[in-house]
Amino acid sequence: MEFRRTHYTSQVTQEMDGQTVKLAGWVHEIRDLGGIMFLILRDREGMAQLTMFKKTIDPQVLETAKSLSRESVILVEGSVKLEAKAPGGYELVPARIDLLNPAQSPLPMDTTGKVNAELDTRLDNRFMDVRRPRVNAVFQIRHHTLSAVRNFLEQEGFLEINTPKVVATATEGGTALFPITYFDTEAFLNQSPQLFKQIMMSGGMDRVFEIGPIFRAEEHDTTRHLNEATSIDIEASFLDHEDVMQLLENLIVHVYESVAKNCANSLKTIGKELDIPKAPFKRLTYDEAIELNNEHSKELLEWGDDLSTNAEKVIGKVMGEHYFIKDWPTEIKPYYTQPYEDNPELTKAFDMMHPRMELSSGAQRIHDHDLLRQRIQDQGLNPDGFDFYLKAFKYGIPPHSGWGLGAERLVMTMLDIDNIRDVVLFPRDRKRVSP
RNA sequence: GUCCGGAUAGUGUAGGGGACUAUCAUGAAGCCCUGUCGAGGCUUCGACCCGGGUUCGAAUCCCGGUCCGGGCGCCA
Repeated sequence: MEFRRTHYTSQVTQEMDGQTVKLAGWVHEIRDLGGIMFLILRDREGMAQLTMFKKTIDPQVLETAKSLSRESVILVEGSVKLEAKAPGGYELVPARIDLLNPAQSPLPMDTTGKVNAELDTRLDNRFMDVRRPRVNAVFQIRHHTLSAVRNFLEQEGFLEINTPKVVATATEGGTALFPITYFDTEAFLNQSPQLFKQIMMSGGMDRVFEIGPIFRAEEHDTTRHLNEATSIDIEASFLDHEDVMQLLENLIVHVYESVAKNCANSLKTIGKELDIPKAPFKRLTYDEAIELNNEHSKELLEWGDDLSTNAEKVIGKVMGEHYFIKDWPTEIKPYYTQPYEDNPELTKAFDMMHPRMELSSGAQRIHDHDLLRQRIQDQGLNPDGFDFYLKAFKYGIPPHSGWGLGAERLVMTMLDIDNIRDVVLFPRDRKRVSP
């Protein structure tokens, strides 16, 4: 059976009046008005209306059309007809409709937007949920977001790398890891590419990035955490933390601009107008952030405290746009962040914040082997487990800096989406491992 | 983990001791209809999470369980 299309619905235009095209997709809706029948065909890029006058249409075509269930997959061959009354100014007069695969009835959920479905129902039936134009639009934008990230970083001289997701040791002390069985030894799912991207600074790759999964076995249960997330990670030699902060804010602006430019239809579908942020983002020191919180919040923070969810919200509200918090206390940042030479109480670490939540954190890293080893020890970790990592610092590693940026958080804050699960096809949280 | 809230046709909902033979929408099946675009009209179909209890009577109240949602916590 022939099942190749010649066009997506979005590629059919009024200028093609009279031309024959083949469209393939799903039966979105059927509206039978008696003497005239409309069938809406939907594909990834949009919809097209088939119009059949029962008196003049091929009886074979009419019979097929009448027998179709919603969401069945069809191939339609027809001629484009200019018609002011049709949505988009044209319609298709089918000469042939082939049913490629019927859909059972009833459907597990509505695809037309007439009836809501709960998140749980939607995720259980994600294949059908993604057929909904709104959801499809989100994932088209997610694609363009990652594509814009790659373009930007490549332009800045970054090489894309892939680091292992199965690892022998924790990247850092605190975060809980998922243990797995690896032949006869214990192994874990990696929580961050941090150590490996740093090792590649010693490898002389100079500027690297990775877009990949990270795993955290934390039992969190919020609308902004996942146990499997996508991290956009960079590491760059011969740059300090201020340099990579600049890179980060420029990247964010570039992503927003690219999405605004390339995803006009998707944005329209979800009803979102992008506010493109302006670089440079405001910079707050950690001290200023604490002060700001204590000015505006009832929950007071002391120097040395990490920012609570409430503090993030309070400060975010005051700032109102993307901003950085920098110069964090050494004691609450990971062992590999570089302390200021003239004030070791503070590190060259930063967080990049959206008013709603943290998007990224980064720093200049320690490149001195002995100091790094000492810091690992100071944080109560056993340096022996880090031999594979520390070794790379003994034979010439440049000063370097980097950051990790949460891809899901970037998309959800950009599009004003409440729940992080809405920007992941198959989210993994404490309650869900399937589908 | 914790504090709230919830579970009713395929989907989304109303109903908070008797008027429930359970509301509405969507859907499915059938009929009418030549410009629909959430088409419209008529007919039909389809549901009270599980287990105990209270009561003459439970979808409704109580206890236990399971599952779900939101907030917080956890998240170097």
